[in-house]
Amino acid sequence: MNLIHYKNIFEPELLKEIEQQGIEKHLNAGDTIIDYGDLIRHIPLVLSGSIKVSRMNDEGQELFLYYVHPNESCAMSFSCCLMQRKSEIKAVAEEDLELIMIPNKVMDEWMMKYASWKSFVMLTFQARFDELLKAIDSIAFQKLDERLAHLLKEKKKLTGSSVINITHQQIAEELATSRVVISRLLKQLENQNKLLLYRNEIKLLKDL
DNA sequence: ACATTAAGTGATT
DNA sequence: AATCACTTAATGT
Repeated sequence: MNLIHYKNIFEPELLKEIEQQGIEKHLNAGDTIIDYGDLIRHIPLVLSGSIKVSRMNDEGQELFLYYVHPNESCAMSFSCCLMQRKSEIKAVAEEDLELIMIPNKVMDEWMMKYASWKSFVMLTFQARFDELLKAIDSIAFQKLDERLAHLLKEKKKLTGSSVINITHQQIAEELATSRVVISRLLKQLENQNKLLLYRNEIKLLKDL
């Protein structure tokens, strides 16, 4: 079990427990980890790769919420686990994934037993909360250009490459807007020398 | 060469 | 920012 990411956050005894109780899993890009209505029995700790978390609105449209990167866990899974609620989100492997599944009963125990676990949970919540606040800001003030820039940076971080293979249509769906709008915003960014546009491909330049 | 799909653009609300 | 209607460009068969 490759726990290097967590070596500095968790105390040694907790790391040992993770080795014992955690179930290591490998998933391929595109695999669904959790679907709407699923009961959450485990907390995922991401070792490598990343998870895309999204939610469905009333019209059945999917809305992207956030990514879970290595060194992180999913805030929704904490709350669902603690409250014994069904999942309101869907989690899909964005890339090939290595993760450790922590059964929810031990997670309860650890909350009491390990200070480092508790603060990890709190930090996960805090980070997500901050992000949601920012997201609400940009939606409320209709700054679609900011949301687009954010998405592109995220994709870059995710793939480790400044070349992104995606169509304008796909971006539009992720941001719940129309293709025309995305095309125009991208064109603007291109004119500002922040990226280059090709068919099915966007190349990010350094100063985005 | 033709059809299909992605992307660009002006006008309108 | 969204929608329409249309054009242009790239790609597959």
